[in-house]
Amino acid sequence: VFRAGAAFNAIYAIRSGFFKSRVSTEDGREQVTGFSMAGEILGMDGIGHGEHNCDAVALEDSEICAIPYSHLETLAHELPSLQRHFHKVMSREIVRENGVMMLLGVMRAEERLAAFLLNLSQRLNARGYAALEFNLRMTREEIGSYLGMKLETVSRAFSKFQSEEIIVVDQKHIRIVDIIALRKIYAHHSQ
Amino acid sequence: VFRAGAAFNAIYAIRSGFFKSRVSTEDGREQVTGFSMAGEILGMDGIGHGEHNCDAVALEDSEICAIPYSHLETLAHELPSLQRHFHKVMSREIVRENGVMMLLGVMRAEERLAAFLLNLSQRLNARGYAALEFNLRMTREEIGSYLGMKLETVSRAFSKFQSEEIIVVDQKHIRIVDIIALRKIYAHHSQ
DNA sequence: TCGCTCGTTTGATCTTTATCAACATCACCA
DNA sequence: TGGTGATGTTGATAAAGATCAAACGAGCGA
Repeated sequence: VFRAGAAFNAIYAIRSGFFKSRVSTEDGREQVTGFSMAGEILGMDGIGHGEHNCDAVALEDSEICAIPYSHLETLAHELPSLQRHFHKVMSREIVRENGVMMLLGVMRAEERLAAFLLNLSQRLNARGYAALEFNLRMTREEIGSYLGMKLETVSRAFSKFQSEEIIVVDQKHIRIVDIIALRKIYAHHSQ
Repeated sequence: VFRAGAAFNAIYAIRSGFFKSRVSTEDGREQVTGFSMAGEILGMDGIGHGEHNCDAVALEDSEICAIPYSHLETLAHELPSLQRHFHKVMSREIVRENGVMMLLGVMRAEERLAAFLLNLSQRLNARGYAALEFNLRMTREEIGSYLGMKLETVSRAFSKFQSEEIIVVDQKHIRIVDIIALRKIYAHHSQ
C-alpha cells in the first residue's frame, strides 16, 4: 500500500482484506506493528511528518479506499461529526498501541499468543465472522514479529495450547476449543 | 494528572516538568508507556472511548494547562491550522509508539537503554538543555518498565556503559562521554 | 545523630526464549 | 511428477535476562 519514507498524501480505509504494518531498523530488523482488517484505517502515521513511518502490506487480496488527506481536512471542517470521528480513530490507535506495549513489555510468550488470539477472535466476531474458528492470514514469523518473539516460539506455544486442548491448530486454521482457558492464560492466572 | 478509567474531558499541555504515563493489567503488572516533558501533550488516549486508558503521573513539580476537549473542537473548527497541528501531534504519538514497539520487540537490553538515553538527550537538547549531561527524573524501575526489562538489568547496563567509558553515572546524574559509541550500540553495530 | 526506608548496585543461580539444526509439509511450477 | 523454495514443527543447546539475595548509600524524620 505504501512504504516507510514515502510521501504522505492519503489515509486508507480498508474495505476488505487483511494487512500488516511494519517498521524497520537500518540494519534490517523488522517489527510488525499491527494487523488490520475491514473497517480499519491505515496510514495515520504519515500525518505528523509528511511521510509514512511504516510499510503497509496486504496479506491477501484486499480492497482499500484512499482518502486524500486534503479532502479529509476540508470535509472534516464542514462536518464536525466526521472531525470528531477521525479524532476517535486516531486516539484508539494510540490506545491499541499502548496495549501492544503492554504485551511486549510485561507478558510472557504464551500470554502474548493468548492475547493475540483473543484479540483476533473478538475483531472477527465484531465483523460477523465466527469467533472460535478462523484462518490466520499471517505466517508464524509475522505473528512472532508482532509479539516480539521468534517463529519457533510461536510454533511451540501453538503446539502447547493444542496439547492442552485449548485450541486445535491445522496449519493456518485455528479453532478455539476452550476460550475460558485462553482468557485465564491471558490474565496471567496460569502462573 | 488523571487515571485510567477516569472520564475524559480535556487534554493537557505540559508547561514545565516531567511525567510518566502507564497502563496496568488487572493482575497489577504495569507498563510505562512514555515519559513526557515540556511542550508535549498528555491525555490523547481518552478521546477514543471517552475515558482515559492510562495513568499520567508527575515525576517532579510541574505545570500543566488543561485544554477542555470541547474547546479544542470549537477552536480547531475556527482555526484550520490548529486542526492540522492537532492531527500532527496525534500522528506523532502514533509514530513514537511504533518506535517503542520496535524497541520492545526487537532490541536487546543495552540497545534499548542506548535508545532511551539518546532520545532523552535529543529532547532535552531541543528544549535548550545540555544534551550530554542531565538528571534522570525517573527511577531505574520506571526506566525498566518503559524498556521492558527489570531494574537490575537497567542498573547493570548503566554499569557496563560506565565501565566502557561511554557514560558517567552518579545516581540520577548522567553524563554522556561518548555519544558516538552510544549511537553505535543503538544501531546494533556492537553485535 | 541514629535508624529507617527507598533506591541502587552487584553477585549467584535459574528460567525463558533464542539459536542452531534436522526434518516434514505444502504450493508451485518446470 | 518430481524438484524447489517457503513455511512449519520439533529437539538440543546456548545465551540473555529474570529472580533471589545481600549489601550499600542517600535522604529524612525522630
